[in-house]
Amino acid sequence: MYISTKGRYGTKALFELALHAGEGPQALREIAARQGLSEHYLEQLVGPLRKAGLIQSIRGAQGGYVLGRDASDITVGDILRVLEGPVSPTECALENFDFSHCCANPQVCPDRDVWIKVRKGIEQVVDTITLRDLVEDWQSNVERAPVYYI
Amino acid sequence: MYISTKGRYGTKALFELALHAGEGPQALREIAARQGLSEHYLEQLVGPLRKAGLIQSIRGAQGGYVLGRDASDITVGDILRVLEGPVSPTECALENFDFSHCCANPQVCPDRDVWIKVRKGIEQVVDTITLRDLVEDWQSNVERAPVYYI
DNA sequence: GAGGGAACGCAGTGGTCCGCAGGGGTGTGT
DNA sequence: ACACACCCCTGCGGACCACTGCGTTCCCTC
Repeated sequence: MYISTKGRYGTKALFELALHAGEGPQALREIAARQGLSEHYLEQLVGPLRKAGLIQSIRGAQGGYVLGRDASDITVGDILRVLEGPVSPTECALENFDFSHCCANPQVCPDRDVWIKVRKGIEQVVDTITLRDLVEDWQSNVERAPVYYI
Repeated sequence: MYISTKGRYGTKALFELALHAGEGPQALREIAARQGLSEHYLEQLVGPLRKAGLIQSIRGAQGGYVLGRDASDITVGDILRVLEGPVSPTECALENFDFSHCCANPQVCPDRDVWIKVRKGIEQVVDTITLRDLVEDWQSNVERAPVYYI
């Protein structure tokens, strides 16, 4: 039931970009080091994120990445959908799902409503939390317990 | 982000047992046929369910399975935890998680709160929906649109 | 008490995805 | 020119998925 590291690493990486927004492009090497991730693996994740417009790349020396739009306009759900696919526990719980392909007997599917409710429960969380929220929460935690942070 | 067929098939199978509760043991063959599942694959799923006490088996001819306790006392979450493992999007969002093993730098984990909220969102759904609810919903659907059902 | 239905259990299998690593190409500031 | 950092393709060992096959054990029915 776990999501993969893709969504987690991606969220961590974009959090770093949000935290250092306005400080110029951030190199993957720095992001990976600060969050303790594999730099090369992270490279594979930022490709789709760039194509989806969530981040922008600056090539060449002193290059790196910046957010593609404001941190308050990027939700965790946006990141997950790019890196993990649709946010849904089953295919049959997707928004525009074709009933005729549901289960063996679409008429006798007792549990589809459950999965739809689960999907909405997840969406209610990931679509309302933005990168800005993550940064603000993190900064207020630093204030409250500075000794815990480097 | 999809759950596997284990949780879905298991839910369907236990729904069948709840629907036919009081009619004697239900054979896997019948359950699999009615829900359009592979009988032999289902066999592998009911093993853990039996060991967890969610169902009871009756061996021999005319044998089969019955619910281990009342349908109103078995939630979808119970089934998922047996067949899919913990209901949580990440390991670090588990109830009794040891902080010291979180990420590379446990002090600098900006996203753990998100995953905990996702977990609670899922739990809020799957831990409140019982097999009895599924049966009642299904029966009221049959009443409303009998022509759609066999 | 023989037959057969049905639960048990183990082993194997093709496929997909995960979580990387390696290595080369390309564009750009200094 | 050089170094830096993005870009992209390839491979790879491992894990899990969704089954299938086959044999064994139990127990009701006839």
